[in-house]
Amino acid sequence: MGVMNSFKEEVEKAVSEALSKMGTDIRFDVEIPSADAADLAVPCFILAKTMKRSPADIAKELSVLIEKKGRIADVSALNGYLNFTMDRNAMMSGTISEIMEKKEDYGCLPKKNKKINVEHTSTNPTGPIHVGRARNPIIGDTLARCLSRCGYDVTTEYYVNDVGKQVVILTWGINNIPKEDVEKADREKADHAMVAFYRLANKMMESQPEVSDEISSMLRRFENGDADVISDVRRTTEMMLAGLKQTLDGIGVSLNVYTWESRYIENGDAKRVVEKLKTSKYAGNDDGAWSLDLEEFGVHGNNKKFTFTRNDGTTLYTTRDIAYHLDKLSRYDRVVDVLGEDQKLGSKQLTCALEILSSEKMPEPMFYSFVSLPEGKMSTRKGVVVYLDDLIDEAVEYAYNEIKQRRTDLSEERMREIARTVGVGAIRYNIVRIQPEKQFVFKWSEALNFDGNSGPFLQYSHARACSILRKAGEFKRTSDVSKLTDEYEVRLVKVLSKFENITEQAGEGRKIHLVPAYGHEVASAFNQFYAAVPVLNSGEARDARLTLVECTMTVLKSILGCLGIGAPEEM
RNA sequence: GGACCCGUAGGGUAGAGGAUCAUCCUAUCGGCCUUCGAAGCCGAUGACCCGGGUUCGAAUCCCGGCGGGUCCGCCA
Repeated sequence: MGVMNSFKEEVEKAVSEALSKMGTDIRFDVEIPSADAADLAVPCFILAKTMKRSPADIAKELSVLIEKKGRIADVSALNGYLNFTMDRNAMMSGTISEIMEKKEDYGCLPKKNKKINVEHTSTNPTGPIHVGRARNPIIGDTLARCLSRCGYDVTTEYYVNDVGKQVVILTWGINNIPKEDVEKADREKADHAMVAFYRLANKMMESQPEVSDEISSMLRRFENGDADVISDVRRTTEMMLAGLKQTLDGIGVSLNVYTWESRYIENGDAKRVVEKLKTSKYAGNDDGAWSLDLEEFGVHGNNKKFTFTRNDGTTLYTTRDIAYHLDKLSRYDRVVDVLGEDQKLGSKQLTCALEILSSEKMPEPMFYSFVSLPEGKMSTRKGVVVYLDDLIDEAVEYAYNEIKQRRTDLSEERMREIARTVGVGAIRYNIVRIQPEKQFVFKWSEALNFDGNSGPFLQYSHARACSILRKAGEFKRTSDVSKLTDEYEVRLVKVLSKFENITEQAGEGRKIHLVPAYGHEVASAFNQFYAAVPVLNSGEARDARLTLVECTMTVLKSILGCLGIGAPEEM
């Protein structure tokens, strides 16, 4: 347990003992105060009502009853709060020795022996990933990393939609359109090369009835289980997916499991779901098409009708999604779906269906709002689009130029390597710093921001710490903090001590945007310390300060790791 | 028409009942490189969409507007 958490327990114990002396066992909160007045605080407002006394009074009496002992260095009452200050020496040496001991595992929670699955990205394999969709892999991958630090065994999973009209159109285009007819793609990558066929096939389908007929017949054969068509579609989907994987790899995202939608048709799971749902009391039939009435589940209006078969008995995407989720839920203790906000209703309906099928576990959805461009909504068709591949190239190029301006001592190869790390860091940070539910307007100036609240800011601070340590050579690591008396040193250590709390909130509380914010806080506190206090030429304090620099470097490295961002030792 | 989400300085963003400073970044203005990396540090300016209500106390909760996003297929 972290130093701060064990101090919290100590405070809780002291307060409840004092309260029982006052003749009550009322519940209370212990919080980290927003004001800088204390390390922990107990707001006495909620106690006031039942105790029928003023908050200030209660705080005052408690502050007298509680002894200053152990790590409690000070208790005081102010404005209805009971404030606690932790013994500075205990806080600082506790934090530093814990970081030295655990290294990059510092800030992690104990192993839970629980398997959790994070499904993310799952974008339709019909074209390249654009910035509008990039939020999904970045949020999903970051959440997975946070959960892993929270002690879960994490698996990431991509659900590949290789069933349905879209992929059939793509396949028809690849098989029937001559290469010469298609606009040449800007890139050699499979996804960029193939999407041109998809676009043209869509156009031809609209204007040429015979094409439309061909595609319809292909779709029918697909749904009747025609092995040739299915394997054809599977092949094109795999080619496309290979391109998408390359892009994801470019931003440091790789998934553990790829599950193909067609599997649930092949193995009969989807059919079994249909049969079971038909027997439920919520099921009804219109002209052969089956649906559920979800009125009782709080779904109203047009939304309450949830259709799960066509009138020819074939399954729908949503039906297969139920089968998929039953499968996933059987494989893991917990299941998280990272979804665009357009999936909210679908997700609700899925939950209802699972309840009807008396599933014990439910998927936990995490929604994000869409990214648009200053010109408006992103649309591949209208050409209002920024591809993730282009964003990566731009960011890496921009980073390269920044490095070239500053460094003359690095090899071309090394500069390219660092540029990649810095450019990708800027992209990931820029996206994950914003609460997922907020709308996001993509701006180049923000995506390529390397100052202040940015990925490169954290990387820079990390590189700076590494540089100091390089110059220092050997030194004696110590948790003796008696030499660390400067206010910037105290503040820096205090910031470092919060890591475990942040990890928990980010993972369990699904607030991953706290991680970049915390990273900025650490880097900022370090830079202030750096500006105010000499390290290498600091006489007796040298070892203690170098130890602090090393601890900060370790924490920054962990935070960057949690964000899926590289931690360069120079840049 | 119905449902859900979001409105915080010029731009972005944190805070999700509480402490006479509402966080941080950016932009703007002014300082700091012959000490360890200036992608940095210090200072200044500037904000809770509107109207009601609940409360000792509201940026935060409730109701009603206004503005933006999303959904309401026998599509995926």
